[in-house]
Order: sequence, then structure tokens, then C-alpha cells
Amino acid sequence: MKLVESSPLTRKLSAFVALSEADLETLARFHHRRRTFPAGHTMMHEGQSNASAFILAEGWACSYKMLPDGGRQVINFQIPGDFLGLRSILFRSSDLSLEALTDIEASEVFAPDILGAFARAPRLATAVLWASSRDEAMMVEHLVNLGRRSAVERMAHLLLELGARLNLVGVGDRTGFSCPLTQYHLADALGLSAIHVNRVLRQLREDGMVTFQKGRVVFNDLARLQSLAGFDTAYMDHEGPLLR
Amino acid sequence: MKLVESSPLTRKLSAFVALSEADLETLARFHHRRRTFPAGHTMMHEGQSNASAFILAEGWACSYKMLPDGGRQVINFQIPGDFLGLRSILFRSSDLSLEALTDIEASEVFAPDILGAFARAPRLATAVLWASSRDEAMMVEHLVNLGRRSAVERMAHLLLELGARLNLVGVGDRTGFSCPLTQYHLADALGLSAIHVNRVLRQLREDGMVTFQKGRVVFNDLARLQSLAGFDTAYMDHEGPLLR
DNA sequence: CGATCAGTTGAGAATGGTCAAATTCGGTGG
DNA sequence: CCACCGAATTTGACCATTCTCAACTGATCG
Repeated sequence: MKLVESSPLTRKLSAFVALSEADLETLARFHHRRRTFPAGHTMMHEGQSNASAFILAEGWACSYKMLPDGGRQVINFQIPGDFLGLRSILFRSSDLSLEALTDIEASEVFAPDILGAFARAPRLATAVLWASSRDEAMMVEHLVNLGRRSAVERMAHLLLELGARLNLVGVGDRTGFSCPLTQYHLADALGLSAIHVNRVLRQLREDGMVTFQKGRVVFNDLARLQSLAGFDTAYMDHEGPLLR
Repeated sequence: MKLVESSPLTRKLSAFVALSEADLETLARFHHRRRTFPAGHTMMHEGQSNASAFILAEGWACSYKMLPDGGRQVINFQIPGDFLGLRSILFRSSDLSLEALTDIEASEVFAPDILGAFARAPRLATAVLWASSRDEAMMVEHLVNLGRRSAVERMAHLLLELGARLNLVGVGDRTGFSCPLTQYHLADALGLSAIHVNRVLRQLREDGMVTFQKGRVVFNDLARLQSLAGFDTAYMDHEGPLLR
């Protein structure tokens, strides 16, 4: 009976904001300009201007900033249903770099697409705003992670967050998920050295909490892991602003 | 000849987006419900619902999250011209706590105020969106700070950022600014212990770069400090999206 | 079959944390 | 004006977490 195909973005938004068939159709029109990028491709450079935004349909990406000394800080990992570089169409230039971690399928969106949708489908517009506020809430949680948690806690928190997010778009389940990240990626996201990431993963594995091996994360003791990380989904579970 | 008084917010926005007299008047109407809070007052609690947003007119505030173990992570310090809790009117509840660091004067704004302005003064709306994107860019830079910089670098970066932001709203100058933060506040923002903050401040003072004593920050060697911190104002200097 | 890249492990060093104790400083009451 | 109080700052000694360097393994790929 559905008029439109269900994309990861649709699934994510629908979990929090009730969308009409008309909304869903407008949303489907976002996926007009489909593009693919190979793993490792840099889709956007810090400082680059005239950048466009994307909706990730398939695969993983990450946003990051480089430091003069060669270090890098991963700001977030993006999974299907996430926006890439939404902020770069408001600013004249992007403040982050963006890299495809796997082969990627994404829909390119321009500012007029978004603004047009804001005019035609106000509830959808609010949903998009909601999604971007949720991204911001995640960034806040990442700040807490880097500032006030130990290495093991940080790792636990990151894996739990990724698991919860993937669940929401229908990938992976309660027991785990498959994960294309290397230990270097984890290190750059958590502000650790890759070597220490390795030790932390071993500790979590030996303690029987999570196993991350061969591209697969398995939660062995979810409850204990959540309590270790102080993981509270509240920051991701906010209800949308317009449910009526 | 000016029709409207110049507020810190006006000064900030005007530096990046050309606003018409009509825009300025709409902006001035934001400052309708003026309220004051004493230093130390908690203006918003994490999880609190029905929170309203504020525009800070006078004084300092900070947003933070508490951890189960009693630790706290300061997300940002707010100075005159900044929005407080803008996200909390989109979500049903706030994801942060908000505390007045000094006696404060602020204007309370409700969602309809903002949305009304969006309808009547699109350029002003864009300016507000721009301001909130800028806040997000600052948060990204704070992530880099916590994840990839040493204690001294972090401190240098924070003080430089505060200096630059205060400059923009006409408080303080090239040589320094007066600052109500305690070393505990700095510690909670930088992910350090208060004791180590003290050591770091001493080192910066003895190296002749910055002096922070008796509530006043003095830049003794701005150039050297900026190069130490890897401080690049690009993330705060983005031009607004609508200059035409 | 090298070459490369991700992962693994160990040893020593460094950065920053914890605990405990002064010291300074701005009030406040006598 | 002075004694005193509490909060913020300062210092020292010691400890823990995490980093760096260096080496080795194992898989994958041309």
C-alpha cells in the first residue's frame, strides 16, 4: 500500500515524527540525484567552498578535522540515513572534511531542495531540523566522552551509540553489528592512540563485555557495558517537536 | 540616526550579515521580556521540559552536563549576544543544564517569537540560523581541543577563543579581557583537574604568553600564544550566507 | 613472493590525576 | 581597624593512565 520506498532516512525520521504520505513523497524526492563514491574518497575538504550536502543511503562515512601536526580528530561517523555536510550549505565553506569509509551511495541535496521542502512540507522541515538538533546533541555527548571519561568508558560509549543508531535504521540488532572501522578510526574519534585502542578492546573482550573482531561488533553483556559507559539513550531518544 | 539601540546580539550578527532597519527593529523586539538572574542560579536543568530560550544581554553563563560520578563537563561558556538553550525549544526537553556565572540580564524568547521572525524577516532568520551554525562550529573546535591537544594548548585555545568572541561584541580588546571564571570552571571545560589548570596557567604566565589573575586575562604575547594553540579564527569568521 | 596495512605486544617515558597542606583574598561582623 | 571565615588559588609528592617507540604477526593483493 505504500506509495514510496522506505529509505534509511525515512525510517529514522518516522521513528520520531509522524509523517504524512505527502511528506514521505517530498522526502523521496530528496533522493533524486543519486551518486556513488568509492571507499577512501574525500567527498569534502575543510575550507572547500560551494560544497553540497548529501543524504547517506548506503555505507559509512566520517567527518573530521586535521591538525597542523598531522593529528586528526574524527567528529562523527555517519551511517545510512544521516546527513553529510548540512552545515556547509549554510556557511559559504565547509568547516570539516568528509571521507567515505566504505563504498557509498548518497543523494546530493542543494540548499533550494531543503528550503523548498521547508515551504511545501512544514512538518517535514521540522523533522529535518529535529534530525540536525539530534546530531548536535550527539556532539555534546561526544564532548562529555572526550572530556570526562576514561579510555575504556569512551570506547564502550562509542560502540553502544553506534549500535543504537544502526538499530534505528534497521541495520544490526541487539546482539551486535558489522562495522568497517579500523582501530585507527576509533583512535581518532576517541582522542586515543591506535595502540591504546587495541589494549582497550582487548580488555573489554577479556572482561566479556564486547568483542570487536574481523569487522564485527558483538555485545556480550549489554547491561554491564551500558553501566560501565554511563550510556543513557536519552540524548538520542528525544521525541520530535511535532507529533500532533 | 539609529532607530534602535545596539545590543550585543545585534553587534554580533551585524558583523557578518547586513541587516536592514526593519530587521534591526524585529531583532529589538526580541528583547521584550527582560529578566535577571543572580550569579549561581541554575536557569535550566538537563531533562527539564518546557524550557524557554534566552538571549544573553549582560553577564556570563555556562552550559554543562553532569556525570553519574559527580564529574561535570562544561560544553560552552556564553557571553553577551549568545543564545541560551535554543535547542531546548525544538526538543521537548533540554539536553543540557544552564547556569548563570555572574549576575545576568537576559531576554526570554519563545518558539513563536523565533518562528514569527522567520516568517516576517527572512534575512534575520538566516542570521539566527547562521549564529546557531557558528555555535556548532565552535563545538567542533572544542572536540578537537579535548581530543587532540595537550593541556597547555587547550588552555591557550580557550582563552584565545573567549578573547575573540568578546571582542566581537565590543567587550575587552586586543590586550585582554576581564573574566569571571574560576579555575574549576576552566577545568570542567577543558577536561582537566583544577589543580592541573593551575599548573598550566603558571606555565603560560612564566613563559610570558598569557596572564590570568584576579579575574583578568592579559595577552602578553598574542602571536606566540596563537601559534602554540594552533588557533585559527576561520571557524568563527565564516561569512554569513546572505550578504546580498 | 615481496609489499603493505591492520592488528598485537612489551618496555620505558610523559602527561596529567590524586591527596594533602599552605596561602591568598574578598568579604563580614565585632 | 582588625580578626576571622570560606572560597579560590598555589605548591609538593606520589601515582595512574595513556603515549611513544620498536618489534612482530597475519592477512590481503598485485
